Order: sequence, then structure tokens, then C-alpha cells
Amino acid sequence: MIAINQQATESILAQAHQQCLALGSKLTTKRSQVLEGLLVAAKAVSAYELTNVCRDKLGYDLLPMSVYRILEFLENNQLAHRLNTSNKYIACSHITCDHQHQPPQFLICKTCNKVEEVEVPTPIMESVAKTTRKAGFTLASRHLEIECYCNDCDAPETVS
Amino acid sequence: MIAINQQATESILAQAHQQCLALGSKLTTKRSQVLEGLLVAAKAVSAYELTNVCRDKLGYDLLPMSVYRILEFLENNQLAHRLNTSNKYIACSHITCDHQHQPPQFLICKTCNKVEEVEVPTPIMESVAKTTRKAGFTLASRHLEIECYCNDCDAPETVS
DNA sequence: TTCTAGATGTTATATTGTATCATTATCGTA
DNA sequence: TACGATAATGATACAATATAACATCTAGAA
Repeated sequence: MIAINQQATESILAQAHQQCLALGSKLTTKRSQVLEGLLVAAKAVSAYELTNVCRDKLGYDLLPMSVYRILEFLENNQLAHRLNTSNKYIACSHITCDHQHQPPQFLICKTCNKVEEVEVPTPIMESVAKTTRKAGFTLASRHLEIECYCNDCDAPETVS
Repeated sequence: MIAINQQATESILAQAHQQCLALGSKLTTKRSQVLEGLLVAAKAVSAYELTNVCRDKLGYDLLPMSVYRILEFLENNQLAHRLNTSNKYIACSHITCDHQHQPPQFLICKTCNKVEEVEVPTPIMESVAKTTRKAGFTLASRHLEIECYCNDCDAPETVS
């Protein structure tokens, strides 16, 4: 989970600023605001939901079109992830780390959209990649999105 | 891949009819038409695309609203799958089988939407389920959706 | 036949995502 | 400082996707 207190947020934003510079890009005011919105939301949110979060909780006035563009920027700079499963976005939970990570496995609660970002064990990802190659495909991304129910939300019918 | 010749299609539709009866539901004319559309498409298609396929290739006149409803029905009766990653649908590739299958792993070409439905090895799914449980989540579904590029479509930048 | 539940038709609208062009800000260079 | 180029954002329109709500029809049970 992402820390949501003020101090932690500022620390993350500062780190994100550095990370952008290292990649030859800039974390502008608007971009920082969108990232802050993601951190405050602390769950997967759609671009439109994010404009609401930014307005209602932070007082930032952003247009959805800008939010889409900025989310794309954040994704390219490894500051946010787009969840294809739900067309929602989350802040990367590793902004303050500086080491390389295993491919992420996103556990997404279908009810409340809480997301946990855990690591996929290498042999598992290897196996998935192998199956993919054997079928004549090439992996387009190395992350897995898993639809779940979190402990706070009851599963309609337990699968696992 | 789904067989697309006329005879195979009719055989699948007949089997689907039986499968519905066994589940206490009915494969009505419209539902059969939508399933036929999925079989003819032979790739992942959106609900709106499917209305076009049904109209242009089969001469069936269906409204998007009906298609959505019928797709939901087909999914509940294990005749079709909804791919959350792309909000598209495909016919289940196992309609003519009568045995239990491993959880499916969908390999989805991001470019042409071709889908291959392969099986997830049990230990892999077990590992994913275990990681999920440890993080305090419960699996909502037992299938994996993997975004890929197929051999016919060039990968912009190879990942695997 | 009549009633009922399920299936489908119809319309309206909400939600999500992109395309396009105008405007503004930033920064190197003269 | 002024200028010009590039990046960033604003603003508008619209395309694509999805659902809500209510009307109508149809098959089968009573």
C-alpha cells in the first residue's frame, strides 16, 4: 500500500522529480498534481475519477484530457501503472526504491479497487513466457493483473 | 483457433445448444446468432464490432444492447469468454469438448486481437493463488490474460 | 385461454477515450 | 533582452463503450 500522509507524499514527489530528471524529462506542476492525486486515492482510479480526486481532495483543477496525457507521461517514467483489466491507474509503489524489481503482479480487488503490487517469482514469469513463445506469441509486457477480492470485501463466491 | 467452416460451426452450435439445456437454460435463436458471430469473427471482438460482424457477414440484425445481454448469457453458460484486458469477447474454444480443463491462459495479440487459449499449468496457477492468499486477497477468476504480439504482427519492441 | 417469467426491443444517457487545434510556458541562442 | 523553437497544457468536439429503464413479445405452465 502507498503511504498517504503528507510527509510521505512529499518525499515521494521529490523522489519522482529526481527520477524524471534522470530520464531526461520534467515533473511539472500539473504532473506532480496528478501523481499526488494517485497517491491520495490510494487505489486504482480511472482518469475521470482522478480529476475528481484532484479537485475535491486537493483543490487542483485539471481537465480529463490533461489527466490522460499526464497519466501516459507518468507511466512512461515508471511513476504510475495502467491496469488494462479495469482501465484504471495506480501510483507505482516503488518510487522511493532505487533498485530493480521483479515483474509486478497486481492484485486488484474487483469491489473496492484496492491494489497490491507484489513481485512475480522469476520461474513463474519464465513459465508464462515459455508457454507464450510455444504458442507463437511474444510477451508485450511482463506484468500480471489478477482480479481478486480483498479481505475487506466479501467474495460473492470463493474461487480459490 | 476456432474452426470457421460451415460444418464445424453448425456442430459447435448444436453442442452449445445441448450444453445450455444441461445448465437449465436455452440457446435461443438470437443467442445462437451471437455465438455464430463470435465463431465467424475468429478473434476477440467488442460488442459493437460483433453487431457489425453479425450484420455484414451473417445478415443478422442485432442491437448492441441485445448483444451485451446475450454475451453475458454466453459467458455464464461457458460458451464465451470476456477479456477484461481489452473489453472484448471470444467464443470458448472448448465447446465441443466434454472434459474438465485447466484454467485458461489467453494470449491476446495487441495488434490484430487474435487470441490463443492455452492451459495454465496447475503448479503455475497454484503459485499465483498462493501469492494472492498471502497478500490477503482471494482469486476472483482462474484465468490469466496475457498481452502479446502474434507472429504475424511485429512487436514494436521485443520484451521476451 | 390466461397468466407469468424470461427474452428481446427501444430509447436515452452515462462513461470512457481520442483527435484536433489553439494557447501558453520554457529554454537555448543571438 | 528579444526571438524562435519545442514542449506542455487548454479547450472543444466527438467516437466508442457500457448501462439504465421501461415497453413489448413469446413460450410454456396452470
